[in-house]
Amino acid sequence: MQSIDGLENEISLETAFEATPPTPKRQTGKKPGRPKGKSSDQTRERILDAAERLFANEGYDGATLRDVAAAADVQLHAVGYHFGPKDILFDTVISRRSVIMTELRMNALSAARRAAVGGVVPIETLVRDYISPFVLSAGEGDRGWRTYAALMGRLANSPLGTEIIARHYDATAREYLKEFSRALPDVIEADVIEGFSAMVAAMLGLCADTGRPARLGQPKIAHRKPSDSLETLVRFQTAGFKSLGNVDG
Amino acid sequence: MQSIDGLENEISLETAFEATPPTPKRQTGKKPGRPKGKSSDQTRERILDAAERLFANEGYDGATLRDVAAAADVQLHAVGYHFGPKDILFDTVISRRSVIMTELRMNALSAARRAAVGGVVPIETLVRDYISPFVLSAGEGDRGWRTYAALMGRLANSPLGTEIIARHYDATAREYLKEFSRALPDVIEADVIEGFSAMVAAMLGLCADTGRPARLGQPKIAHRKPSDSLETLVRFQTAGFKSLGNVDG
DNA sequence: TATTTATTTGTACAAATGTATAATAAATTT
DNA sequence: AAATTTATTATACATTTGTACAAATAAATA
Repeated sequence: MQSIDGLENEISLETAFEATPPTPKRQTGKKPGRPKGKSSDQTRERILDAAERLFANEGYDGATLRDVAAAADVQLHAVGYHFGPKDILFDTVISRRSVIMTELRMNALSAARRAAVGGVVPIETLVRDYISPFVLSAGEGDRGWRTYAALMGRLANSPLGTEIIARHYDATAREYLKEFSRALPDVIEADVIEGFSAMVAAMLGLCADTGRPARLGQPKIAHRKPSDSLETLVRFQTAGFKSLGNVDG
Repeated sequence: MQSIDGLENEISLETAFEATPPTPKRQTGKKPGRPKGKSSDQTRERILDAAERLFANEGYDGATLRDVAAAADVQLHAVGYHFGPKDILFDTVISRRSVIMTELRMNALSAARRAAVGGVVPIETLVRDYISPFVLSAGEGDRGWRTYAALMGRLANSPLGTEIIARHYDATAREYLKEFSRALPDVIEADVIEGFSAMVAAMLGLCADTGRPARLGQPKIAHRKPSDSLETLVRFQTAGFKSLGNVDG
């Protein structure tokens, strides 16, 4: 099997095939194989955190799996191993927090419905219950929620984002829309939906925290407390909804 | 990428192995060199139109220069020849229409200032003058304006978009903000800016035309006339601004 | 204890991508 | 008329990128 043709050994197929094995560069600190103590859940969370941040900052195409792996301090293949293709990773990033957000909103809506007098939930309550879980999570929650809010804002008007949002958030939106229509019986559905869309857009724009408001204002403006922004937003959007009723507003 | 002539296209082993240098495949229909009649302005516009559409649909990183070239029916290098690197092409796409939008808005503001009684422009006028050029261009203009609106909506909450918007739209925004503050003297600047941001976000969300409103409503909902959407938006945002004044709204 | 599974490191690769170079020919200028 | 500029076709290339494969080893299971 082994031919003895001295010189050609340098570039023979044989060397080409077995050159890699002899390099035992295993002395690079970390060793392969299953690590000793930690469970893989921690690795998964680290990858999701890194992906969330990179997708928010660079976009779906701008964030590479290598960036994600490096930011999570794992090898490239760990990403694919845990989450499969890139689009699945992306969807996992979204759904990790969308389930929490959906539960908060639906719980608030259930409570509001129980407390409603005459079967009608006040508009301000609807606005607040939909907006505040997101705004407060983005404003006072941990850094992960802030990043998630930026990512959702970024997704808002893109085709990919529209598809993802539909899958994760449309069901809740429809429940709230039912109540809005009940509270605004003389407003056509198209207007209610347009108001709801305006509210969501403003909410996302606020939480995306792009820095534009600070840039448009006087330099001395300090960073606002999230609760102040929330109250302003609630008042603004509530008044907007109410104005849809009377034609001679 | 593939030439549309027939015969010489088949890849023989010969061509695969050694033929690439000597192949003078200049028989592919179009000939190199400066074309006969048309001016290059038409080519530039075609490239900008294609880039606008692809950036809107795929995003900055998702749209490739090859996609742009193919959509504009030009060779790859024509893109780089006319616009240089990718980021310059992107900025050119934005500025082509931002100068028009800015002029429309500033002209409207000048007229409103001249017509103002007591030096104060009504809030509804400010809202309408800022919003309507964009909404009407996106709704009733040619397809290019619709695409541009989708692109701007997509940019709204991204870091790249924030930088671009700052460069092309912040000056006008500041002029309008001055008037808003004058019309709302008892509202703190941070709230005025938050309201303005909400208005812009709603405007972009409406014009991005993602299809979400249609999906959230009853299937029978027909496509709205842009003028109807505009009136609803103006009323909604105007009421929002006005609500910022009285604390007991 | 032996075998299998889970999770990691390390490497490879084909396709895609931004950019650059060469060649060519019409238009413009000198 | 000659030289230069302009605008195009055609090709090349070094990186980047998503995905896959191979090897290694701790944990789990039989």
